[in-house]
Amino acid sequence: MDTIGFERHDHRHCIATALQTVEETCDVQGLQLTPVRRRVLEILLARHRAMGAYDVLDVLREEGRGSQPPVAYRALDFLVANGFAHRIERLNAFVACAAPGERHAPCFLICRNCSAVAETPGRRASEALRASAGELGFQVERVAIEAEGLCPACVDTPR
Amino acid sequence: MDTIGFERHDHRHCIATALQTVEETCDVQGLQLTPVRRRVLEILLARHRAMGAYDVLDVLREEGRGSQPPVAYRALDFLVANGFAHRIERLNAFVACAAPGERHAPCFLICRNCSAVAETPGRRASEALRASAGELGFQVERVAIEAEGLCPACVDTPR
DNA sequence: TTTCATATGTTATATCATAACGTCTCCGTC
DNA sequence: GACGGAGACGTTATGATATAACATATGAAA
Repeated sequence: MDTIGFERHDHRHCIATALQTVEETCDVQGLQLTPVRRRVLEILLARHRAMGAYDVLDVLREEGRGSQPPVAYRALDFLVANGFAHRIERLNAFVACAAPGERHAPCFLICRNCSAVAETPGRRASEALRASAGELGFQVERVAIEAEGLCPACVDTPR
Repeated sequence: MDTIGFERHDHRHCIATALQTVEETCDVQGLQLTPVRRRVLEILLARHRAMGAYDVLDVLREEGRGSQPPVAYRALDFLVANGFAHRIERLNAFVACAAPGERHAPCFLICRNCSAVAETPGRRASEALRASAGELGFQVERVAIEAEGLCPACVDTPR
């Protein structure tokens, strides 16, 4: 698993791959990747950055697929619950998962200048957290690890 | 620095100590711990759990100290900016810092059953995160590490 | 065919947050 | 003492995010 956040890449390809992985996962696990859910995933993948629920909703609305908040939130909830997308707490926003299908506790790197978001493997940080929690008798179920700062591009040319 | 989240402790004492530390820090750094700011800190300390801005505002309102959201948000912003309180992104809520005065990157353990929040040292997790970020050329400024799960009490008696 | 579970669509409203502007107070300067 | 600036506060208004509740639809199970 690699980050795809701050580097050029074959975007068309990564969308297709992610979508296919999600389709297969849903198939295997008996999850319903309905038209709305699939479309919301496509929207997140296409933008390849964090989007608010209302941004997603705007796109759905233009396409005549329902125009009320619950439509977007429900699709996003489905994607997040099954690991196909992540919620960025710091931004109240959502991104498509960079590595759907793999169990992982991602970290997010959020650029405060350009708002780019990169997903990076959080194994070490998440294990450290689990260890601390374990000492206190706390049973960890979900972890959110988010860093705010400057991405490589904005470090070089701030503002 | 120790967590104070899930254990019995001398609450009266911890409030007084924290308040005194904050007063001294403000004094040294030339920060204005105004009546509203001080009162908001006291409110957070007294509850000793995560509170929404509007919960804080309700208390201020009862006391006739201003009844509009910006009053609470501004005081909370001051406390967070100076490390006297923390914002829990997952909950859109605030807690008094368990170790004001010390530079630290805390982790929060949030019980999904009883909503208790414990602050625990996040040094290892935060260092792991910085290391991952550094490899990507990302310059970390702030870190939020939050775990959701069951606290010791709720593990034993869920629901 | 009925029943049930699941998903969708819609209305209404709850919750969280901030922009903008006027006022007050303190402090330093003239 | 008058003036001017900085910072905090109070208020109005509004923006942004999120969900409760209920009606409708659809497909699978009994």
